[in-house]
Amino acid sequence: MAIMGLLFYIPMSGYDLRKAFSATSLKHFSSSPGAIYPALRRIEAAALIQGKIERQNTLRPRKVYTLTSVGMAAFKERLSQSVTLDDIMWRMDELMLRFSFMYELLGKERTLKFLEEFSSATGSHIQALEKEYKLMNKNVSFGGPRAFEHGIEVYRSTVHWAKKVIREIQKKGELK
Amino acid sequence: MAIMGLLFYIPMSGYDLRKAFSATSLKHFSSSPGAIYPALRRIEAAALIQGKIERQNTLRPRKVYTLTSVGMAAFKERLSQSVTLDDIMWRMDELMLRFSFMYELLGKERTLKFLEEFSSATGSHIQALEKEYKLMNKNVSFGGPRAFEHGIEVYRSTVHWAKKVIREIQKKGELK
DNA sequence: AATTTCATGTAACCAGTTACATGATTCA
DNA sequence: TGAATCATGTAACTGGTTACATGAAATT
Repeated sequence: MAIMGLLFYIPMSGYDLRKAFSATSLKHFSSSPGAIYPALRRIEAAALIQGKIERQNTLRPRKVYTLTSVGMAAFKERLSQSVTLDDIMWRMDELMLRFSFMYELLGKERTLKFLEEFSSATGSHIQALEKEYKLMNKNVSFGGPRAFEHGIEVYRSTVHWAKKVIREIQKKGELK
Repeated sequence: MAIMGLLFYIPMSGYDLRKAFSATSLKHFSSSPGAIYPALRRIEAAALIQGKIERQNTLRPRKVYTLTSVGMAAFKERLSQSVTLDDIMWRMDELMLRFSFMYELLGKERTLKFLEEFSSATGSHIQALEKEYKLMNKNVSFGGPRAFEHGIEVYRSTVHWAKKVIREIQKKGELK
């Protein structure tokens, strides 16, 4: 997802991607060669991206990858999928990645829809956690329940963020 | 870490651990047999835990693992380590896990020290992120900077949580 | 009698990590 | 001229995932 997102903006080589992953805010994605290069070949094999060798004459080849139309369609398709509880619990990073590219690729309405889905799914997950918290045996350890509270707090701040961004996008519309 | 933490409280079998991981708030740790059983054997090989077969007479063996004294020492040692930037960036789950068991195992003072280290390390990471945020090109995409803000917000709520727990522990002392 | 739960495990597969290899080009 | 950077890649190792295997005991 991260690779395809970057290639949507600018065609890049594996080396460029590694730099992008290690230098920018995407640094929590792996930039190791053993991750990037095999991934590029996998995605290319699936016809989602295509590499073209630049300056093969200069004896220092550079393989620049571009999103194919199939890749673009698959990427948009993934961006369009609705937010599940599993996404919230296990793939928050990917949700944020999807959101990062969404406004430009799917437009205002679908980004709003995503954020509303996201915030309500997170909200109901919080409710489930609060319920579990009440049933929790709080005598066993001091730290356990406190760590649990941390998880809930983080989700709350996530909902807060989502609602703020929703308002921001709605304001954008008014100005137009 | 999670396995050893649970075994610190109660000796358990692999099956019990799987149930604990899938049923309780530790469910974001893997409970798959292909993760638990090999891990138990690795940890046992390192002499950190020891398994004893219960009721081998009843034809349904049950291997119950207990923390060894070496394992307990190693666990405490890990809990005692100071909080690094890498822990904050890459191992937040483990930090929370460490915190969960800390009060009972290391006591009040060292838990406070941990939380203060944790909150100041997180605070300076936030400052670094804010600096990066300012330098960020915000014209490329709408979502990118917003997702970045989300990351910062989550860290802020984490610091907020830590400070709250610090006050709570300090109050605990006053009551005694 | 059939289903669920207890209980432990293996095997094929997937994918990431670190370290290494290679060699050209650019910079100090 | 030597170091850093550009640029792509492989190999050994690690460890998790899913699916499967086995079979007893408890429940319905």
